[in-house]
Amino acid sequence: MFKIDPRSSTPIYLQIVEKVKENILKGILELEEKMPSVRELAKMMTINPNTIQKAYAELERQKVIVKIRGKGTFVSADYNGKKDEERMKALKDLFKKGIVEARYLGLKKEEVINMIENILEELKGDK
Amino acid sequence: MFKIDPRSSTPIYLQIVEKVKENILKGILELEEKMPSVRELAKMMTINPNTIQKAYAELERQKVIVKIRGKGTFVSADYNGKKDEERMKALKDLFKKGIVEARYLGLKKEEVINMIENILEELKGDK
DNA sequence: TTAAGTGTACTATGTTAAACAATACACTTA
DNA sequence: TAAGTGTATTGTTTAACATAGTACACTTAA
Repeated sequence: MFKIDPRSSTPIYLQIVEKVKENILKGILELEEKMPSVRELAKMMTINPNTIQKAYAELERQKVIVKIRGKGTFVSADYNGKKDEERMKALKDLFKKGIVEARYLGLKKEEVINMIENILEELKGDK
Repeated sequence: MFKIDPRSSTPIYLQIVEKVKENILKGILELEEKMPSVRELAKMMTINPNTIQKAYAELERQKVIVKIRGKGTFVSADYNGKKDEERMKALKDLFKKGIVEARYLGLKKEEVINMIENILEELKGDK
């Protein structure tokens, strides 16, 4: 279902969170679509159900998915466009980290912008 | 010396690594300049010397600084522009994560590009 | 009504990284 | 020689992560 890097320092459950959000933007996961159940996804990925649950909990906290007890988990119909201050600050920090690294890798401004635009394209279609 | 967020999930030593690289790019730390000693910086930041040492070790591994036993630690004269494959991949993943988050925050393509350009400007001068 | 499948909650265990603490050693310089 | 460098080692504590196992309330379909 989702490719996980077990050697990564970012926890499995957060890797899942990222992949889900990415796939929704790409259209691979449709809005309102039913997600695999906790146990099902755990079996598919050979990962502990508790870890999946933690990922789903975080995704619900971010309003990316909606969980309905007894029925299942669904991709949230609308992602809210609130420009949360804290998250904006965190986003800027993340980009800054990336740009510092880019400079140390010898990338020029245009190359950075190019990379960003490529990723923006990737996330457009793909359905 | 460097502002650290103790509540952040990224380890202190990595926060220091980022800040040092950022300050070098900004010109706040000059090339060839002598860095504070491990013990000195530890005292300034009220942080364990081992943590500083870990940060310096990582910075040296990245060839950002050079350490000379008995003399001190210095900002490396040249940052190498090798486009290391692994680091490039990691960089792209980092940016992707940021862009996914940006989309969920309701930012449009132009707004993302703007944010990137602002950060690039920040890192230009500042000396 | 029942059985199977949902999300949820809880306790427990092992692993790992991070941070701290304390000490000692080799080297350089004043 | 003394003070200041980086370096190395050992140990302890804490917290996050992932796993394991069990149990409960709810929904749906047979």
